[in-house]
Amino acid sequence: MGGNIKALGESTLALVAERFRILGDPVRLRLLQALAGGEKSVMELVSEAGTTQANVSKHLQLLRRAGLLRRRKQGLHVYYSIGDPTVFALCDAVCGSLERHRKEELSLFRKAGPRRSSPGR
Amino acid sequence: MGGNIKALGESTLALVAERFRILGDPVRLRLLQALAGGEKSVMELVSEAGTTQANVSKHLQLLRRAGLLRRRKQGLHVYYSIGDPTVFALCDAVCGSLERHRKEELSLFRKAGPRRSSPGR
DNA sequence: TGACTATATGACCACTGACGAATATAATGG
DNA sequence: CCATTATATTCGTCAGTGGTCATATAGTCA
Repeated sequence: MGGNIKALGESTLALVAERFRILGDPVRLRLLQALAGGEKSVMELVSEAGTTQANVSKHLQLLRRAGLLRRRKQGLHVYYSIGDPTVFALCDAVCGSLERHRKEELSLFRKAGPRRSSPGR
Repeated sequence: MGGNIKALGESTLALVAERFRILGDPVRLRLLQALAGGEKSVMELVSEAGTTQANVSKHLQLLRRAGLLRRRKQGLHVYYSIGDPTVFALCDAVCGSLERHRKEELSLFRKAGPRRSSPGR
């Protein structure tokens, strides 16, 4: 009885997982966030990301190879921009989910009633 | 939804990243997918996930702690179910994005035309 | 040409996380 | 009680990844 649950093939699943994994890093999210308003040079991104230039550069390569960023070279500068606006929808969805979860926790809290002293230990 | 990525602070960003990271694993995605149709026992999930029971159990804990799964214990069995249907919307969005990207690549391919001898590498 | 700047890359280390094997815990039945 | 079954957890290992430092590459200007 092999429960055939494979709506998504193995390889597709791996691709989806990879994209999620790429988004699963605060620095990369911060870079995407910084680029939400439009393209920026690596310099600017470095100053906003709060880490070294080498590190920023590597994260940018990763995002680019994943198709999430586009690259434009002009003189000495390299400008990166969002290559797949989907990411913002994803982030919004996650934010909404987290928000909802937080509220649920709070209401569960009230439902359960104050167990002993206040939780703010 | 209240959450443009521009407005995210450090801690929120970390939370979002964590959620993405949790979704960034093929086994976990497969578990979520297996639960799309309704709750299942760990046994069933093990047989569908193609890995060991210990491994499945650990992934389930992770998903549960993240609020993505719910747990119901009944006798010897433990039944897990989706606790946050948002994940499917996320997966769909990623799939759509990947699909689009694939098509773009193809059309770019045609635009660029067949390269001359040995573009390999 | 050589100096200077912006960006990318390689070497290396530390840490994390996935995995399997063994074991622990919990519930049920004899 | 003990045995059995289902699930969770601990432990050790191993691959992968993020970080930094140093260096390489590329473009500009004098």
